[in-house]
Amino acid sequence: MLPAATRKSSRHGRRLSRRPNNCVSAAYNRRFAIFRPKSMPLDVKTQLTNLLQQALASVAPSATDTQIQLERPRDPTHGDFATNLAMQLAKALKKNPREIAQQLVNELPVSALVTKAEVAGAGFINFTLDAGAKTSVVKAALVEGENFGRSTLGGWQKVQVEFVSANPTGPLHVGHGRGAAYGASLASLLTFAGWDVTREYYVNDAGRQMDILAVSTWLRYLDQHGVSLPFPPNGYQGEYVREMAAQLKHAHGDKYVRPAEAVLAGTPGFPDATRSDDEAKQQREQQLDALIARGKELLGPDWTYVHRHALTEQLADGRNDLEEFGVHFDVWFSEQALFDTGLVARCVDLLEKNGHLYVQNGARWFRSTTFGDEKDRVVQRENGLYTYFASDIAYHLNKFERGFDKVINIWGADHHGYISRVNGAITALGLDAKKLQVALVQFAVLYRNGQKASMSTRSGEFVTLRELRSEVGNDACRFFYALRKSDQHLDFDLDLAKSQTNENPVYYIQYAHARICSVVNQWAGELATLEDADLSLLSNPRELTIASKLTEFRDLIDNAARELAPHLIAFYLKDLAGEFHGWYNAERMLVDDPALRDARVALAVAVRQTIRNGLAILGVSCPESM
RNA sequence: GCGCCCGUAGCUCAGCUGGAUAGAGUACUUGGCUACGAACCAAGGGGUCGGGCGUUCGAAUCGCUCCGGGCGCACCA
Repeated sequence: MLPAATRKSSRHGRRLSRRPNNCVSAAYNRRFAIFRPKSMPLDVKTQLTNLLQQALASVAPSATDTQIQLERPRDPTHGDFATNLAMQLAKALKKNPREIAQQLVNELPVSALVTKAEVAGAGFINFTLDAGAKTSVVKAALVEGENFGRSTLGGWQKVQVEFVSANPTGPLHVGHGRGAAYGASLASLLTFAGWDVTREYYVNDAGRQMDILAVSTWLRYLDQHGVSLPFPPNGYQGEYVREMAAQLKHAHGDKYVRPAEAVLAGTPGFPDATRSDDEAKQQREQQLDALIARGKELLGPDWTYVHRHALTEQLADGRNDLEEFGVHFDVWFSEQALFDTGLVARCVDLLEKNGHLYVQNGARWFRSTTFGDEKDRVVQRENGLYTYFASDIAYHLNKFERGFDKVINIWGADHHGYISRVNGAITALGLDAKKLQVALVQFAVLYRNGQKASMSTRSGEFVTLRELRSEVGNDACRFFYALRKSDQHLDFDLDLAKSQTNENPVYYIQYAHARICSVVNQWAGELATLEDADLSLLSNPRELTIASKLTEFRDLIDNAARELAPHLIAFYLKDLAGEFHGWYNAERMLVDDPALRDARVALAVAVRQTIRNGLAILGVSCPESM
């Protein structure tokens, strides 16, 4: 077993989590703490299902295990709910679906809930519900408040959501932003739907990329001391590297300065900059590795300092950026800790013992083809270094040993080829790979002036998440990301996002919220009294449509959680806001009749509550005025 | 070449576990502020759901195939 200290042993994790949470994440934690309701009311859909089951038992006793599907028809003339049960039964019973439907209707127990049940179309049964049943959701929303819509679907199972996990080698860019927004919304959604969620960031603080960042910083530092050296074209070019170099210079003067000749001693040198053939590329990488080796040799223990300085700066910068974006992590897990605690070595030994490894050409291979991978994979290179795959196996072993019922990895789409080997490794370790679910987030392609913008971190030409946030705003960013399915390619038109922020649908929803706040202020009553409002006065079609939309909210949460699809919430809220705006323009809420007035305000407040709960999951704020 | 994601209105995208006449935003045209916020609403035109075949009471949805786009196929991370 891995020591419980693993979490602590992440140096970064410990240091970072000691910092006081800022208000964003503190509020966030309160908002999404585990919630255990005493009892959940039987919702309308469940009640209807029960009625249908009884009818089914008398009409077709042989087919009582048929799954009853209830849907909400698009066309309002089709009632509030519809079922295709009769059509499903048609084949087995060898009867006309309409005939079966009629029998089901005849056998349907009498209930105050249903005012009309009729056969329609090819054999649908359409249900029209009692107005009181529909509007009861308004009171539920008022009473349950910020818990309205919560569900018990997850049964408080422990689930880990790992996301972002970007190499701390530079600022987060727009692509990371998408993973961050998706992961944070998903984590909130799962919490809301009854899971016990841990949000985790895997810090790739071991390995070559970090060395490249360190050497890039050091070379800029040398340059600032007048030591003239060619800067690696394949190093990190960004301005932030110069800034870190300047910090080193400011704090430590010329402590890390070495003569150019010493740095270059014995290195092959960079090929001509104009060459782009494979040989030249390979030579550039070799030269970069040689420079890293020279740095380690010339600086000795000070190399570690430079390395750690760069890591600490970039990690802190990323964390700060994410917190400002409303994206909070419970655990920052260090890859280096997996090596330090010996888990990687232990993991490889375990695989060895189970006979899943073999040696070829001096390297140790994992026989992943046994588990359906297209080829075997190296876990330990000829030079003795473990591959990233090896530490990733160890990381997953650790995840499983922490006792999660479910582990969700949110990866960039470019990692999809990685899934089968990780699944294979988990299985090889004797663990249940079905507990792992990988959600792939497709790339965000930025367009600027109608042209694709580069997103390479090394070249330094990228739009950072921070830039995007400051130009577009956090709310609009979060919502823009949430507005499409995560596995869908995203064309992010910067000019559009920046110049036409008023057209972003997030304002449409926030505006509905602000309007309601304004009405409530003018109504000037006591909110608690609304719970006793006579909701039977809500009788016009718009009001009943809104009430029925509110009823959908619970189902929506469950569905979105099952599908790992927070974007469904964004679309739902857009619809709800639309229904509200239509009603608002057609009817006056603050009418003279106090009973009707209160009923309408109650409905408006229920809408407001639903918007709040939905936007909270998406990490979007709800201003009272705009 | 193999694998994964995708193709829906001019553009950006929804479409839940197959359901009834395929939706929204935007753009375009027209109308609505002496009533609670016009960042809003109402109305209109706009479609071979990439093509084809199949599965069935029923297909944008499932299967096969072709066309087109993205990504991946390291002793990199």
